[in-house]
Amino acid sequence: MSNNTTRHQIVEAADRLFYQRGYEHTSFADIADTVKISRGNFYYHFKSKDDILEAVIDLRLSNTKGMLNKWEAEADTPAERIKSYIRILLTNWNNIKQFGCPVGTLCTELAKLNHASQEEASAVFTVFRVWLRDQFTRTGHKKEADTLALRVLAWSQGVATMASTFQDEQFVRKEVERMCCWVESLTSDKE
Amino acid sequence: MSNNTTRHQIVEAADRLFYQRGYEHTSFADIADTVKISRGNFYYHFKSKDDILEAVIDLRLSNTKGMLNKWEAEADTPAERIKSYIRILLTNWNNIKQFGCPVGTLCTELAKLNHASQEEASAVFTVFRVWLRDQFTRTGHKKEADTLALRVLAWSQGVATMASTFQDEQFVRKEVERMCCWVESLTSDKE
DNA sequence: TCTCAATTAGGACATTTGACCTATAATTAG
DNA sequence: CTAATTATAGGTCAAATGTCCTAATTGAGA
Repeated sequence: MSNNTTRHQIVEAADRLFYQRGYEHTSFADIADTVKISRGNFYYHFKSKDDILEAVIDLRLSNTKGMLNKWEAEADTPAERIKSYIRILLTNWNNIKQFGCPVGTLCTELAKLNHASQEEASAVFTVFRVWLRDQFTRTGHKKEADTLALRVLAWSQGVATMASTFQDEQFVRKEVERMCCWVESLTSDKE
Repeated sequence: MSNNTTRHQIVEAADRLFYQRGYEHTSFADIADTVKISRGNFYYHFKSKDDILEAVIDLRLSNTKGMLNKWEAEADTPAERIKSYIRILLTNWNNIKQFGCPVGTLCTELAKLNHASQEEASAVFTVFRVWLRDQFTRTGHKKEADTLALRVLAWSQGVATMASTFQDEQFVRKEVERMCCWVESLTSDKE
């Protein structure tokens, strides 16, 4: 599968638009305009809008796994890897301040729509969760690993929501710092 | 202003529907069906959908202030008052697990729509923030009061998002407990 | 009882949206 | 080169949506 196929372009455009405008508020025309294909065309590639959503979620799952693998390779210790996750808040700040967390906001929207792909969407969170759990396990926190993972997710979700509401980068910096210190304090005596 | 006016019924129905289905995904027909009035009727009361949103936000602002006043009267110490806020996660759990936090999810949605009422919506958060700041100030944390207030908001936002994504009540209970302990530890030596 | 303003009902309308269809172009296989 | 498959364009359609308009109903005061 090349990455220049029309299908792939549709999914990438939908990915971006679903994130920036929300799923419901993104129309076929929006996607068609972005990809510069005719409206009717993507009924050749996808049989419905829900179908595109599924493809977008699959793309996100795959991108997420790729990113985690990269962190796994680049960082030497579990603590550093967890910090890689925490720091997305800063590296992706320009997007987050405008559109929030891509994972969290999609899950929230689908919940309100009572959409069939709710579980698929939350699977992206699960990928992060399992990966973070693994990192915590390796630091010796076997029993609480899952709770700690969930805590990191919740923490960054909350910071993202508040930061984007108030457009407060300073708050994000402070909280990221605190979270990193917390991770350090949890893991400093083990390895 | 009576609370039985058609106008008030419209606002209350819209309040609930905007929360449960989202602003964009709630149609005039939905509201009309709920209130059992004709579609055309609320153009007598409101000149547009945005107009209804403003009224809904005003209602939420007013309800929020009422709730804070109640907590102010019922709890004796600032710490207990802060805990009242934290415990909404549990007292309102049935709604939160389905629809998330009403304040946070609206702010997030309006941000993506780039809607004119974004700031009005975030004002609801500000009401909580100022109130929490006051409580922290009274415990002696003058300088960090605002940061602590923002931290409480972020914390509960994150827990709400993750809990509703994974439908995990146990996690909420644990986190609420932790947050309350944290508040206690911050305030135990002052008053 | 009559009047007039406030309120409500319900239809009309232009637009948008997701979906479908058919004709044509491009590409590949034999 | 030809046939067949793949891909794209663009039109059409029904349903839904926000908005507007006008006629009917209500109710209080003169």
